[in-house]
Amino acid sequence: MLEIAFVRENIELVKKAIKNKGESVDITSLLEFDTQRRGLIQKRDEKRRERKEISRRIGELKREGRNTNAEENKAGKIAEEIKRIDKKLSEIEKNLYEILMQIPNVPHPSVPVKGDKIIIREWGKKREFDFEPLSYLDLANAISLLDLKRGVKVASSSFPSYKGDGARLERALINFMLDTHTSRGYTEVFTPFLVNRESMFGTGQLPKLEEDMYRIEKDDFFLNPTAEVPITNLHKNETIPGKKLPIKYVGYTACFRREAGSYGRETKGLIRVHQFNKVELVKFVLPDSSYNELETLLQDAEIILKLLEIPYRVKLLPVNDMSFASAKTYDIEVWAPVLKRWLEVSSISNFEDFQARRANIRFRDGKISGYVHTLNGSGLALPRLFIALLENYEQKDGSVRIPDKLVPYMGKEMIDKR
RNA sequence: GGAGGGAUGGCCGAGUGGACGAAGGCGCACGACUCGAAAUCGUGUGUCCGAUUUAUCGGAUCGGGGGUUCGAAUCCCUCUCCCUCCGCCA
Repeated sequence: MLEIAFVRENIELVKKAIKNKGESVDITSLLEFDTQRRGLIQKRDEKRRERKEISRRIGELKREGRNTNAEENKAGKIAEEIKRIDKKLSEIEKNLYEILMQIPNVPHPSVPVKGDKIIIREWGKKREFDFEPLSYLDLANAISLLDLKRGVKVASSSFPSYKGDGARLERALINFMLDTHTSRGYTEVFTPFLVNRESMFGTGQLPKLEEDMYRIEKDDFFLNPTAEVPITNLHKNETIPGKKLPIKYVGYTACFRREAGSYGRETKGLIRVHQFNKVELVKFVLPDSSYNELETLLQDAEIILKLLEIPYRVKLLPVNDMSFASAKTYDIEVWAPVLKRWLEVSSISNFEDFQARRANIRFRDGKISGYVHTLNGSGLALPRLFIALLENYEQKDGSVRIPDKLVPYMGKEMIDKR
């Protein structure tokens, strides 16, 4: 959420952000409501002041045992007027906030408006095969790492089920990533998989993306779509002492997405699924430092791929590809050499104070106070990492070599052909 | 699931219709004292909204929302959360 005063004072900037992010918001009405609101507040506060004064006098007179009918009459009329203004005001405010909520975050000046994504860097060497390689899916089927058909029986399609060394590899990757990040200064958290409406609102998934979320109607809970939601909301409605910042969390969660509107795309295999695992990095930082923290957050996610020796590239997203709440976003994509595709495994964003204002997360640093800046990024999402690992490490004989750094977690150096 | 008790400033805690934005204490900041520190004494100490000549002024704020009243921390309704006991339970 942006501040109404900011919108008022930066109309052109805000309009540009709305347009470039592909949103449509009625700014004219917003500004009209804003003017009306401020006028009504002034009127109401003046009336309240009058009432306060008379009520105080009534108290004094009563203590002296004197009649107060005339004063009570007058105060009653003022009270009625206040009630009338209040009613009008709350209508206006409701309208105003409804529109204000629809305004996306304003991008950082360094972000290009649209066009091709800018490739910041590419790491590692794309693999060339001297044999006929299997795609990750054929390979996983051949050596029974996945049991997608039976997963369908349990839930529905795109709820993958892992098996044997596949299940073990998934678990090994999660533990490897958690350990790597905690050894580099992140505090591990393990949070609920269900989140309430307020939390979804706080990080900006609602109201826009409600259709993409699984919802438990009876209790009005949502299934966690990304650990960004539970982890960021850990500090909802808090004022954090400046000396405790930055706060850096890493957490594993299962993630659930309905992927409404993407039927028929990527329905096979692991590329787009309704349930997946993810290790997430979340930072709460002082406003001054958030763009430096974005760069180090990116590096912290990249380190996983360097350690696993999987080629990847980093892209800066243009405004039209950025999420609603983000001010600047990098994507990390891994190279799947058999599919011959880049697959997104992480999206790393600085939200500045956009989420903090919604979730009411402040800081106080001596005399300076304000909203913290929040950042997050996957570190990393599992399914596509799983794909890239298989394709980058499959052997001619149909076995899969385990990357050196992952061996202690996997407990073996090879997943053998069966 | 049943019964009862709670929620007050950064923290603890008093306050059952008017002089209460809220006693007292702790903490914190500044000052005095001191060679320095501790102790002591003094002063100050939140947040939000609006106006502004940006020094200030007005309003709101006692878990959230609604109501009664000229006037609510205080009375009523409702929701949320916490605690205690009972029941159930991996």
